[in-house]
Amino acid sequence: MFSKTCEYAIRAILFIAHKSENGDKIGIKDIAKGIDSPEYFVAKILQNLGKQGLVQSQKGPSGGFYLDDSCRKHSLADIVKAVDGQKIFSGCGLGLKQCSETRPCPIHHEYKEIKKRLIAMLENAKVGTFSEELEKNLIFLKRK
Amino acid sequence: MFSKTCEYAIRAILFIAHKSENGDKIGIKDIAKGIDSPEYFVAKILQNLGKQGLVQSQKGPSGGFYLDDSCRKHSLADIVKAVDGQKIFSGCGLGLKQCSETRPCPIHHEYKEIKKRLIAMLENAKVGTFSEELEKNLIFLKRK
DNA sequence: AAAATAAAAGATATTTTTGTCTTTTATTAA
DNA sequence: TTAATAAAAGACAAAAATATCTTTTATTTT
Ligand code: FES
Ligand code: FES
Repeated sequence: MFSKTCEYAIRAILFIAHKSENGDKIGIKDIAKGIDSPEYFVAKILQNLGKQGLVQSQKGPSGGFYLDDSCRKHSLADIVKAVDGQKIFSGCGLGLKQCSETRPCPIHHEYKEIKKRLIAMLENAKVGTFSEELEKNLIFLKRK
Repeated sequence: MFSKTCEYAIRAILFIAHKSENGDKIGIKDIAKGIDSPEYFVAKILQNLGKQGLVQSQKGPSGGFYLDDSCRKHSLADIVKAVDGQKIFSGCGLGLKQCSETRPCPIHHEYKEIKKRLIAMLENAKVGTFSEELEKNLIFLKRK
């Protein structure tokens, strides 16, 4: 559904949101370990998300990544759009050049409803709202 | 959602289902044109689907691709599984190594429901049931 | 001010996906 | 039975996604 890049992006942001809740900054190595992902690769991803204002960072000793309050209000949809673009929001499920109500593909009508739910889920899920569940180990960002 | 390969596969099969309803066989060039896809690439895809018994073909003059009755009963889910594997059926939406009810990722519970609907859609959609709508131009397999 | 730290930036490498071309094999029609 | 046809098979190419490494810049601590 999402690109690998996007999966890492979401998991990294949620990890940072959790770990930086108290004001701490969190380094790239910890992030990579915390979400079981290739360090240099998520570094690139976060660098890009930083430019788009979806994550904060600071260089130098005691530096690292963190989220300010406005970032915590962003939704997963914002991250997905920033990384994977509009495709899953407005694209055709069978890959036609555009999704169209008047010239629908065979799965259009059903897919439209599914897409609607998916989008609703992504827009309702705010980055800042997962910390408590992460803390209590009710949800997880990696397997091992 | 699906790989490009899978999108072409579904569109090609539905095109063949439609065009071969009357017993005709349909050549790869017509298929490629009919679904606006790269000819050699769909040829490879169909070759693979043929090995898996999801499409019939015949070599030589007046040969081409077609579907027998049992193939028309296959669902889109069968095609997706044959091409993209189990990932969208049982994988984790955030890319964790396995989806797990007891160690869920942050989107697990909502995603589970969405996935359920998606799977239901793919399993209910039988290859043979789209011909009439295609014939009447109520649904489409390409844009231009 | 100097040394240490950590992200940013940029270059490079690998793998996977997507796409193309050529040769071979099977089949049919003339 | 020969020539033409069309898919199968295999080799090759290009592009995109994923991953890694090195150098630079900013910042902090000593
Ligand atoms: S036209 Fe394919 S999903 Fe709308
Ligand atoms: S654990 Fe991620 S979708 Fe189930």
